[in-house]
Amino acid sequence: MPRTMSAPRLTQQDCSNCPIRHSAVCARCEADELERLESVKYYRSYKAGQQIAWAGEPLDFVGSVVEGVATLTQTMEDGRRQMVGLLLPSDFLGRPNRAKATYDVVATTDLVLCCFRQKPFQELLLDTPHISQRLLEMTLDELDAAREWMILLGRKTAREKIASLLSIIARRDASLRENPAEQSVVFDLPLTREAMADYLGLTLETVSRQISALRRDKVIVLEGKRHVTVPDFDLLMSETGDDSDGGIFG
Amino acid sequence: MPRTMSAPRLTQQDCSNCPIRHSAVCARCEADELERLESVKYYRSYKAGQQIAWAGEPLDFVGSVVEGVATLTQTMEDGRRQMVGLLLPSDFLGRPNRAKATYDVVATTDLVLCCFRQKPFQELLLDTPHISQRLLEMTLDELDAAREWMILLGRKTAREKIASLLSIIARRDASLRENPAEQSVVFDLPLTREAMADYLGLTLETVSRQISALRRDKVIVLEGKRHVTVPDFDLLMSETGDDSDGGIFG
DNA sequence: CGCTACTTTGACGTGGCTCAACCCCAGTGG
DNA sequence: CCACTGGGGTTGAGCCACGTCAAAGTAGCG
Repeated sequence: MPRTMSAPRLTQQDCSNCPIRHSAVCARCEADELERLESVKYYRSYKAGQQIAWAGEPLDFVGSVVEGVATLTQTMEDGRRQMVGLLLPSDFLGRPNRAKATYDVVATTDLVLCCFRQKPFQELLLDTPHISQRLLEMTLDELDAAREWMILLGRKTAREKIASLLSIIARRDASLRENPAEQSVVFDLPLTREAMADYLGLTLETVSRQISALRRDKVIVLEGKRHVTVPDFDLLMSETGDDSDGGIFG
Repeated sequence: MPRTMSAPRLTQQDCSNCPIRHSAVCARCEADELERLESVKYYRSYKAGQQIAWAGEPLDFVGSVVEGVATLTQTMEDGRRQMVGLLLPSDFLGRPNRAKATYDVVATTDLVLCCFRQKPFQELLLDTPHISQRLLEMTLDELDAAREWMILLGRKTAREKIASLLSIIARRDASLRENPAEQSVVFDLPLTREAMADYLGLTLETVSRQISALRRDKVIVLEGKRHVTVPDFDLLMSETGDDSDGGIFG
């Protein structure tokens, strides 16, 4: 399978109907700016499990996740792996003005990207302040998220790590729903136990054991391996070790 | 002691003689842009150990570290602490357009900041592309550093963590020297054992033991508690768990 | 000279890792 | 239709790296 293979391009879509229109890097753009974006953007699709980029290898585009989930991971020489990014819809992939990927990028579900080649995007950045401002804001948000993640990795117990990951996925998932008022917190895990372990700095066995423990303690209900119901979100939050706050829509 | 106390302001300095002129957020500015910066910048000084900001409390300025070292830390309800940022000269402190500090900020050595009030800085960002471009670049660099840090926290052993921290400090220290060619790698630790533990996600006892072990194994030589000599930098690098590379000036 | 903050070192306990067996289920091909 | 296979997941037994608790050493400083 060729490395840069991707599914056939989608038909050119209207930005104004895009599901991530108001949260992606284009969020602040006006109608005329969107027209310019439409003229240079293109879509790429990947199947679940497909690798999008290899650390150290060329990557000549940047873009936004439109649908699906991708991960950034780093592998040490002896095989130890750590996830360092979890890209959900509207998140930005790649670094402007950098020709090579810094991390392995893998689609963990079927994935659609809205892409820009490096050079045109660089020009967009230079003469579309609404884009560069938004990109700065998103990068600062990602830095805050990375710092939260550092607290998780450095100081939380295995149980707290699992609870934190579940709450993060639930929160992000809820923010995408049509009707955010609906109270049942139900979602599918987009990650295998192994990927969760790579996220959390644990082994997959420990992940499995702690999920079983949370199920035993009725903090979560599982149907199959991936489908999760959270009967009491505050209870889950109280297991994360974070300051009690509980608001799912913070 | 009032919270926002700081030492008397320095005399207004000429940006062109500033030690961080070419690496801080102002690095790309032209002469006329520097003039504008000079008209709104001001200096703040702090003593070693002094706290600069409290998580959740107002912080109405942003700025660059000119001299000294500051840390960003987060504390969990039960007192567990994790450092999430180590600010060395030329690093940027604070987030544009955010009125409150997200983390505790502490000067771990005597410190000088070059500051801007939030409002004027926001205006600078909007109409000085050289500043906003540079800030984006620095934020992306910080995100990369945060991700390296995540690998350290999630997957490295205690010994590897210590070796990694020493190499990071040595590297940053070397990049500030007049004569970077000089080969002896010698520096002072700007952190207590406890602060190192907070950085690395360890206890201070484990930090102390691992430093003793590296000394026993002749990877480092200590004079006093803080003054470190690295007789063979490649040897230290080989203890970090990172890809062998060894170049101190990468 | 006696605080106090920082550091080192020892003894012991334990949370999460390692190694290993086994389960479940969706393909796939005979 | 069933046997086989492989990827994911669960669970147990034992171990060890690092945390916890405790004591004592060291250096700066009023």
